[in-house]
Amino acid sequence: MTTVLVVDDEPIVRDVVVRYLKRDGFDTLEAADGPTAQKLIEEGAPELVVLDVMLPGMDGLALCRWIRSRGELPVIMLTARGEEADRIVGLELGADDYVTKPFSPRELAVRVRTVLRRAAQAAPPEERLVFGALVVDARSRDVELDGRPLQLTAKEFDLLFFLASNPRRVFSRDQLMESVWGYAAALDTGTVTVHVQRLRSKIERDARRPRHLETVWGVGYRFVP
Amino acid sequence: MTTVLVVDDEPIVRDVVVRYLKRDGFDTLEAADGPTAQKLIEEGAPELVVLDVMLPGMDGLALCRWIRSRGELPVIMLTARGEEADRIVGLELGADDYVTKPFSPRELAVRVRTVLRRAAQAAPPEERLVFGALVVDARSRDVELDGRPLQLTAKEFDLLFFLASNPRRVFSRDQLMESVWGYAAALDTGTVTVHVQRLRSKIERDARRPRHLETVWGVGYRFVP
DNA sequence: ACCCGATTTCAGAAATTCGTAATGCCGCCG
DNA sequence: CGGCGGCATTACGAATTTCTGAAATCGGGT
Repeated sequence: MTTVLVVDDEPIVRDVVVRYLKRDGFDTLEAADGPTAQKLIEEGAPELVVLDVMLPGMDGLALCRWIRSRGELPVIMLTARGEEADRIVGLELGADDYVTKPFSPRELAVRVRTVLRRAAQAAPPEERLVFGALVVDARSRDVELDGRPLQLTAKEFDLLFFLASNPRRVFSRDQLMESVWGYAAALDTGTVTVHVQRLRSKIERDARRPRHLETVWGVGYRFVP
Repeated sequence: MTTVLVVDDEPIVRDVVVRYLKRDGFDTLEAADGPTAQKLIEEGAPELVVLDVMLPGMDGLALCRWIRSRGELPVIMLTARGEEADRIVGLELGADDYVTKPFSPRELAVRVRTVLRRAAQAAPPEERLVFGALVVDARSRDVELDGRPLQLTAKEFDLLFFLASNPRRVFSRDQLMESVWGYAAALDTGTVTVHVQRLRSKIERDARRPRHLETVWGVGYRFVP
């Protein structure tokens, strides 16, 4: 399921947008301000952000820069006037698209789809991830720690590679089940737990105090570079 | 410093693309038409060309053919929205990638990086592979171990040569079926297994504990130098 | 048509991994 | 500080995957 984060300080606007996106089959997250948005991006792992330029506190432009600086998360901006739109998309910010207010929610939903499709084909899957002493190579499917090869099983590697491909993002056990195992078995969460433990015993120097594979209490796990 | 030539007749598009590339640390050249582009390619020695399909005078396809005919210069094509034919033609002409309009400049910058990286490490196919005591010669199609010739069958050689041409990379049985045998996605993966065993019995000193032809459990096989 | 090696198919054995459950532990909250 | 719920850890049987040897089929050459 694709998750979209909607950031706008006006509850009415959020509500309309969210309702339309849900009708189109998206999961949604909502934030009224920058800090909340940042938190949701790190923990909720949205695939796209719809972002109002005008926000109280940290404004939309700053938030967009922050998003841009931390990875490949696509952004659609909501702008007040058409004149600045070109700059927003093309230059300073690197937003992937924009919609000028007032807009029809229908149009926004279409843009969301377009941008996601584009982002999917634009994402060049990284084939060799390096985090200090830890190296994960997708082509040869082997993992090195301090230059020494580690023996991971297929599932262990898939799990590690998925988490490491999305550093710092938190995934629930259900999400991991779906992304790594391929099916959504909402009931069986223990399997994920055991695999994370096994992974830790191999890639962590001290499995009791993990450096890379962090537990986020009550939520799930994440990989920290 | 890496130089990229941007060819598009619309100044605004050029400008946006150029600024983005510069921000990403590239040098840039600009051309609005084919003849100018040719001149800049010969005099400015760019490492990559971003090329709009639609150009006044000499069109993008012709220019791409010309570039392709004169060397190894990578090309990324800009194509109109949704024109499947253009994509195919572009790639058949030897373009290394394409981006459909409208695109986000960020997406283009990502592609530029990807294509350059790919081009940098693209090595011409070797005729003669040497891994210590093991020598695989593509021309004569024979294999030596410790200086002694081995008698491999046709399929055995094809399989070994394919794996040895991509050292350390893991291939599933399906992939091997497609790459070595030629037919796609046959359900019969057992054939691959048997051939790997036979190869081992010939090129490995101890087939029980292979040194070169490793099994990657749950995934496939790989060749290790 | 026949022969012979190469290739594919097949079934049972062997090896490895995966999922589950049971138990103990730790962090969070009142 | 004590209870509770989520997490860590262990162990083991089931399920998957690979190996092996032999039999069946294919295909080129004579």
